[in-house]
Amino acid sequence: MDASSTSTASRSDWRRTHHCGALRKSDVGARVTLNGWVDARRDHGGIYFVDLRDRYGITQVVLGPEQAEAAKLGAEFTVSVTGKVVARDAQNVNPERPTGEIDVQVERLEILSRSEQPPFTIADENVALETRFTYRYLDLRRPQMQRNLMHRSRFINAMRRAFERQDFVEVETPILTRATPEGARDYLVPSRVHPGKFYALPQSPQLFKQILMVAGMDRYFQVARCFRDEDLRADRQPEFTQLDMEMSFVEEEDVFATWERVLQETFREAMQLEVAIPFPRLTWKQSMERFGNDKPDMRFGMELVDLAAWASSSEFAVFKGAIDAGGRVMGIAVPAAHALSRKDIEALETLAKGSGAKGLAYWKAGAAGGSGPLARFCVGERATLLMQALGAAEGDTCLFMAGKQSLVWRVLGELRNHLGKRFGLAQGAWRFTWVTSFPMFEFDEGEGRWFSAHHPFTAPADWEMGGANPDLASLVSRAYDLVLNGWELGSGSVRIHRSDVQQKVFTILGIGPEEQQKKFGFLLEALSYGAPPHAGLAVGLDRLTALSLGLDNIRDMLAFPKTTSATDLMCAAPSEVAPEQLFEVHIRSAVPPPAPGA
RNA sequence: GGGGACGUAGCUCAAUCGGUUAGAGUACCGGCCUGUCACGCCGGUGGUUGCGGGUUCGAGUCCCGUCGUCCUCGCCA
Repeated sequence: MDASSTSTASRSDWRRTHHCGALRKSDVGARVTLNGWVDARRDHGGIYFVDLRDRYGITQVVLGPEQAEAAKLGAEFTVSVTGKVVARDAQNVNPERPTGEIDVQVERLEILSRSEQPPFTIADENVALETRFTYRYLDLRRPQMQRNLMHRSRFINAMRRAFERQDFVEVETPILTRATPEGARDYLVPSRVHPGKFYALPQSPQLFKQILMVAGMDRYFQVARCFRDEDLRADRQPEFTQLDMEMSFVEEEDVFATWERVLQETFREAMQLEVAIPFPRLTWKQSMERFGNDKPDMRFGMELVDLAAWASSSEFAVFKGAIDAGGRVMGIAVPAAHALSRKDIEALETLAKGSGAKGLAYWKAGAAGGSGPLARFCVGERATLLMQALGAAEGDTCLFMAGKQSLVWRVLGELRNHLGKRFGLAQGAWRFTWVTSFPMFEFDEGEGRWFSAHHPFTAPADWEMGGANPDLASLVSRAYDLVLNGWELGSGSVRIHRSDVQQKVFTILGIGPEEQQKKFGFLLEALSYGAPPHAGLAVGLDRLTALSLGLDNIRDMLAFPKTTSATDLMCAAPSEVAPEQLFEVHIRSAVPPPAPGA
């Protein structure tokens, strides 16, 4: 009879004395008990080697012919073993493992829990996401995934301590809150008590944290779960976590300094990495001009250069025409060291066309006129002038884009990022950057109205907002982004603490006085009772922790992520609910019931 | 909502131009093996080719639809 499969002997004698990553040569001779999962079993006919795995590591345990149960052990069985720690002979040491100098010679084996044949081998790195998500509890047994979750825990806790050292108070804000008219689509929760009314899950704790400032909390932070019902991406989940913070009686630089300290201390504590501070500051305009986008990858050069002067005196009709039409002509010089093949340039052209460009002009720089399609417009001093304007050296490959400013920025920005990856320049460093002074409003052609570039609570650079008849497109806000290596990590702003300015912004956004009172009355009223000037920032922790491990997908930093269609394959959410449940919350489904027999 | 890639054994993949009984590795089962370390050797089981329809003498392969996963555009104040 298999007595070992039942735990009747004693309630406590199976419990571990060490975990599976603990034992070393210095423990030889000790009698120990280990608990863990069977990672692999090697049956040599009379002697069995079992790799026992837990969160801490793998220890090889050795069983002899007297342990008949050893032959019955399968992958992922949960077992308890008791035995003596023995040294391995020199030729049997496994240098790949910290525990590789010892074995545990098993005297007692107990199966705590059996396992069906697992759908995949835990050690197998190459398993379809669908399978991994369905059996996430097995997927999470992998050392890699456990490393990710442990790293995230260490990282976030280090951040918490860093904020507390700077006198920040962690305050929790509601998950059940009210829907907001602006921004992302809300997740709604029907109210049982109030028929026909709904809570919304917060897209961010924005208004609560501002109200905490009005309340005099002075410095607030929170590890906050946020919800947005929008389509997913590799770096976007419908629920995500932010390190959200807000502080009173401050301006931009105070927020920047706070975060620089927090990030420096966090990287030091959690990763033993030194992050250089202060981070460079760029205005939005500077970022667009130099890098073509508002989240610049600062790890390499090849910056955009304005060529208006050269282009307007050029005989090249495309360039001259672009300038005359009020557009831009810009270029980037790719150093000769990064030789671009004909094929490379074709790939770049395809990329440019994919982004809306009509074509891609290029020129191999040379004082004698160079070569490439643009060479015939680089006769005589025109060549040297162009090289000077571009900061290009002999032999550099120069790429040009002419047209509408937004197009020129976007295309050259994408080409630059592509080249950075192509030449392996976009790696290996932590280049944080502040991007400031974003536009206040953006006009949506489709809806025919103005939207906040950041959010409606962002302060304008000028409290008077250009007077009675402002040019909305040129108004600058006090919004800022934290950027790391080409990723937008977080964004924030100095907030509006004046009720009159807040009302004016709402009005510009097309929210009339009545709607303002109905939806934001509590905010406007709060601002009327002595609101301190305040500012804050929220950083996406899924992205930051993923980036800090070099992962390009945030799912590997989440214990239970959702698929691209926002489902949880493990627990099969979302799901239908019983009709009674709907009735209770006063909901009737508009979706027809499945056809009979379907 | 649009575009693209993929879907074949428990897992990872193969299968020529539409043509024999859909194969391999691994896992699993059985046998052998006392120093392996994702042990090795021998043998075996395992398939509604996601699902539904169509074209064809014949469909894993072609067509239509549908479901699912991933990437991406829109979207994400």
